[in-house]
Amino acid sequence: MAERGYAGTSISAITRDCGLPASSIYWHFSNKQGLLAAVMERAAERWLSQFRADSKQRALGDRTLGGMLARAAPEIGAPPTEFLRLLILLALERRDGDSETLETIRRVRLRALELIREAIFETFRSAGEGDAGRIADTCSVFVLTFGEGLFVGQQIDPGIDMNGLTRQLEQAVLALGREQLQSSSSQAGSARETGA
Amino acid sequence: MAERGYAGTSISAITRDCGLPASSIYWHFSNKQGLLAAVMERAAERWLSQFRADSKQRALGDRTLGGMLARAAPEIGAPPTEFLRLLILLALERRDGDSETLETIRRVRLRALELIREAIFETFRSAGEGDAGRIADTCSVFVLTFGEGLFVGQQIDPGIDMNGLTRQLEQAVLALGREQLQSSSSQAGSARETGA
Amino acid sequence: MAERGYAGTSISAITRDCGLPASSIYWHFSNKQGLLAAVMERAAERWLSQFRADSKQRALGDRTLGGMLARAAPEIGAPPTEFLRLLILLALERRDGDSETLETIRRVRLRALELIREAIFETFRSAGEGDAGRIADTCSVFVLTFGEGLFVGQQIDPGIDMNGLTRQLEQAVLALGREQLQSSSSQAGSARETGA
Amino acid sequence: MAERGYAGTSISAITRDCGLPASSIYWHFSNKQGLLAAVMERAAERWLSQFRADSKQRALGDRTLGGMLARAAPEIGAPPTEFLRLLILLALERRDGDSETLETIRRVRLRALELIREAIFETFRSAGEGDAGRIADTCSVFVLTFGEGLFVGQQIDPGIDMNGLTRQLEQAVLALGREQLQSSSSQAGSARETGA
DNA sequence: CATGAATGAGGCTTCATTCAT
DNA sequence: AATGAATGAAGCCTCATTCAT
Repeated sequence: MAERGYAGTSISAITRDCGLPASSIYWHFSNKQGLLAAVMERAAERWLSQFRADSKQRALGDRTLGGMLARAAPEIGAPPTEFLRLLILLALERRDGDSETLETIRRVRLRALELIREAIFETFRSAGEGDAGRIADTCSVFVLTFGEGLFVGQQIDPGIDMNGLTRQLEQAVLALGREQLQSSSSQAGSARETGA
Repeated sequence: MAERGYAGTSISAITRDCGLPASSIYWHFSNKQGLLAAVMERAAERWLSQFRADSKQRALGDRTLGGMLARAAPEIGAPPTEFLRLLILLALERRDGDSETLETIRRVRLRALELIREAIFETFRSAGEGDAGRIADTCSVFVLTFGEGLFVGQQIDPGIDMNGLTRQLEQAVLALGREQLQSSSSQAGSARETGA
Repeated sequence: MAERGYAGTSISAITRDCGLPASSIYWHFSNKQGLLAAVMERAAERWLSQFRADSKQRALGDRTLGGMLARAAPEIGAPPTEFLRLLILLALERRDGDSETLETIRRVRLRALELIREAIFETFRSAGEGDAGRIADTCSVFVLTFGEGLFVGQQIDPGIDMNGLTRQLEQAVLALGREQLQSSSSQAGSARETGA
Repeated sequence: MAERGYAGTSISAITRDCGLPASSIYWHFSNKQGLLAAVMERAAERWLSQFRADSKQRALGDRTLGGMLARAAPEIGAPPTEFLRLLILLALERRDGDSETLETIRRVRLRALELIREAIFETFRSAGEGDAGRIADTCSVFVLTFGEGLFVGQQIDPGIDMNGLTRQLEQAVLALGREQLQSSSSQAGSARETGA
């Protein structure tokens, strides 16, 4: 489904790939739609648990945005992100009665957002937890959005400069963060002055 | 097709929507794939000519990245960008013998890249044409990538803060440009110093 | 369908019998259900027109109940009444969303009732049109009910004495009619006496 | 099966209704046809034993045709006669290799015929056992046939006047019986005369 | 350029049945 | 006696496509 879309993936194609006859598939899943739901649930689950495992290792390593992006860059377009294609494909396909799929997609997306948020927070931690938190809030969607763009761009043109772009993204977030720090400190300054 | 993908859009569905019998469709197009090709060609054409018309009006208005983004933001997700959904959907769908579609998509994408390049160039023109050109080269893919991400994000969650994100994008590009200017000038300076 | 019921009649069985591929059948009819509707409509139409044609010939012949039954007896269970099996079978099968079928069945049944009514009326015409009409009203459902029973009985045991039973039916109706005449005349008589 | 016919009743539908998995059904019955056979056997058994029980009570009550019909009228179309629908449905369905079903149906039908015979005999007992027996022989099939018609009619139009029709049936049988008595007595008379 | 009809392949799903546990 | 799983055939229907008019 991640390759051909929902309609383009026939049950018989699945039987060819998994060996079981179609009727056996229907013993395990109620529907083609039900199969899709199960696939998405499992993909999300697997992705999440993998990142949880990573996080423990990361405890010793680089937990900033830069480190995260450096780890993510080579994976985009590679097998571990095939799952992303399924998500985006299904998000773009407007099938008829299918709010459940979009729901799952949103759930997974929120999980990604949290991960990004933590990385940004870590990056700006030295500026104080309050500011770091605010910057993380402001910029996490920005990073996620760019990441999705990266994926799509890589699908269209596999030869894009993934490392260059992720480096630019890091720079951009650093700059956005700094600007936010300045404006907040100047606000604080003016607030102090006003308070005086 | 922009709604259901290639496989999900049946000839008979088109028949239902356009009133003509299927055989008439086959008089106009060689086959389903040919119809898709024609649709993409026409959509690209229309999109291009619209932007050409826009460019003339823009001659008097704001031609910088900021102006461009301000104009583009409300259109994302609206009818004029349905065409974008078709493009991205087809780019993600990995159909069997279909390099032609990807070719068209890439062509259109390059056109968009040029537009973005010009806007960035205009934004940094005051820094000199050479630097502006170099910045435009560096940042245009960044902007396009983010734009594609914006589109996808908007499909998943129509309630995202489109204006906030485009403003962040503008800030990010300005920052990236400034840094590039500084490094090039310091490079130039150090070059001069070294040269001395 | 008249032989195997609705569910027992597969589309592919029909294709085997008619030569056309299933997809062609689906060009002509929307559904399996739609096909059934068309079949019933046509069968009813044909049956009706045949009886209309018969009626004109009958104008010269025996139009009483006895004549009618004599003509009908040998046809029960034979090809011209295969159509009846379809009707009764579908009336007994309680399929899910299918009121239309029952509707058609009732329409056809009403037509049969009219025919029977006329024959009874003709039989008792000599007793005056008012009484003949009243007897026809009272006894037509009786005759139709018995007719349906005859059909079912013949399906279960093809060897039943069809002629004997139809003769009994005729006798029964004659008796029922006579009794009704007596009671109405005695009523009239008592009414007269009372009136005096 | 009484509702949807043999083909229209799937094993999995039975599974849904009875809770047991299909494989358990196949432990109890050899196959679908075997299940049908068992169902019919049991339904016939139950129906018979119910009538046996009734007969004992009836010993004190009205054992004539009128009494029987009065008891039967309200039951037609109600749960106790669902079994009748199964019988008639299967009698009309012409399945391939299935003489056994028809056999059972005929057996049950003969039992019903006996019951009717007794009731008619009781009704005419006062005319002498010989005549009563002959009338019962002649009229029982007539009554059974009409009963089957009543059932079918009630399926098509649940609003028919069941009581009116059963009363007409009683009258009809009384009339048929009387006529038979007269003809036999006149025959006897003429025989005597002729013999003289 | 339009249209009604046809067609074979294949779509999703359910069928009756079996088997190992 | 029950159950989860499997299986090939067949169910209804839609697919893309073609053809004669």
